[in-house]
Amino acid sequence: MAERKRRKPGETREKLMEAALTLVGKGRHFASLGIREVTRQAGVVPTAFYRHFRNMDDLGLQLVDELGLVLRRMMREARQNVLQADKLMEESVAIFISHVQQNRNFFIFMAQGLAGESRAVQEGIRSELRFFSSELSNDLRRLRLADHLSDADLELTCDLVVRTVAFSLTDLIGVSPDDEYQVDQIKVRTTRFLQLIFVGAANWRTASRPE
Amino acid sequence: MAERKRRKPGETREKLMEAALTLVGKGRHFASLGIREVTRQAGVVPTAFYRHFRNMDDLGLQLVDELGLVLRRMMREARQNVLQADKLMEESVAIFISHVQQNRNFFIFMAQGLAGESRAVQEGIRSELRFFSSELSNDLRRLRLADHLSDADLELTCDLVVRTVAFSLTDLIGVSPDDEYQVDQIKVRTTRFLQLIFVGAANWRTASRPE
DNA sequence: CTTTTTTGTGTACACTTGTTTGCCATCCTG
DNA sequence: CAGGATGGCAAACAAGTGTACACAAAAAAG
Repeated sequence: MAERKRRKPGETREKLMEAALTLVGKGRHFASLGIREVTRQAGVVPTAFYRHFRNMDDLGLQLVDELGLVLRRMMREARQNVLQADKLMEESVAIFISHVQQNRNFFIFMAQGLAGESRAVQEGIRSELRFFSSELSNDLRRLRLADHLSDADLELTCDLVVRTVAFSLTDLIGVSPDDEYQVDQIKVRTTRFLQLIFVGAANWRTASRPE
Repeated sequence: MAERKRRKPGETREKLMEAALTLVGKGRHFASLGIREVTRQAGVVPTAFYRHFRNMDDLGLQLVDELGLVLRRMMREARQNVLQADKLMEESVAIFISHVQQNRNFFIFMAQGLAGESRAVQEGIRSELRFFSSELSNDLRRLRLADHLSDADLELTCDLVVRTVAFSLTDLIGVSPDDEYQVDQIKVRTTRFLQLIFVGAANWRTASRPE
């Protein structure tokens, strides 16, 4: 009665995923969310959940997949906009921060998932990070910005870069997204971290390299 | 009736904290734990919980306090055992890993808390990390290992070091603690990260430093 | 020893949870 | 337009949840 299904296929599914992200954005941890809670937030009856997901872990896995798309979009934008090498890090970090602001809940979910409850989600996110790191390696090679580094050392450097940026998520989720000053502080600090790392990479084989 | 209280004061309190950590160690996320679940694991009646904690967040905060003690013990051991500078990083990382193995559940809790549900716990852990970073700064100054760095740059470097080590927790909780090979891989990789950072720090002001 | 404070227990209640089952509206395909 | 597949709804249930209350053993205080 009342009004029934006007929904086109897949709409409820998206509503459920979005509801989970919304709750995460409100400060809840994904691991503490329940099926009923999510369906309630989505404005849907509990049983509708099972039409799309087997359980909350399943929903989490599908969120990781979508997260992959978000990351890829970000990567594409970075590749287009960072052309000259001198402002590379500053601009990359700016793009990262901007995407985090735009998809805040997604990135909070990602930060949570790294030490989350579901082993599968954990591994999924780690896998995304590995992918990201390897793409970064390729780009730096292609731009001939790391010619003096071996493949292994370049990969090490990129891994550290990705970790550092990822860790800055825990800073970002600690401040209000509207607090421009704080966000900017995090931006310049992260940029400095990356500069420090690249100075290390530039002097790597010559200065150190134990054996 | 059966047998009643043979407990000396504060024992149940410890049992509850330990129970929470045990569950965390079993793969659960702290945010998803309930009062009843924790008391059940502790072998105590649910209402006993309220004799010691107001709610789960309160328990989390008190866990952060104990975590502080664990970290301080680790710091002390590092200060005693790392005497000559050349193996500084290798030994420090080894000590870190060893303490993580010894207090695994505590460190998993820490990794979870960084993006956890309770804002207070989050801030508590971040505060511990800041403290750790500043102590590291002091030590490096005292050992005269960073004479060419300004206070701000030294602080930046130490912060990055602490973050890198902290992030390696997410690697460690992903592998079995008995898998010596994998643990060793993480150890050498983390050590390389730190070496890379310190090479960067050593060449910092001379090589880079934008304006 | 007595009194008070602390700490653990048992029972109880109202509420939420995950999941099942049966029903119907809509969409897709032929 | 027929008919099956898809996706949403309502009602129901057992199990689990947080929390309150009153009572009792032990420890601390006098």
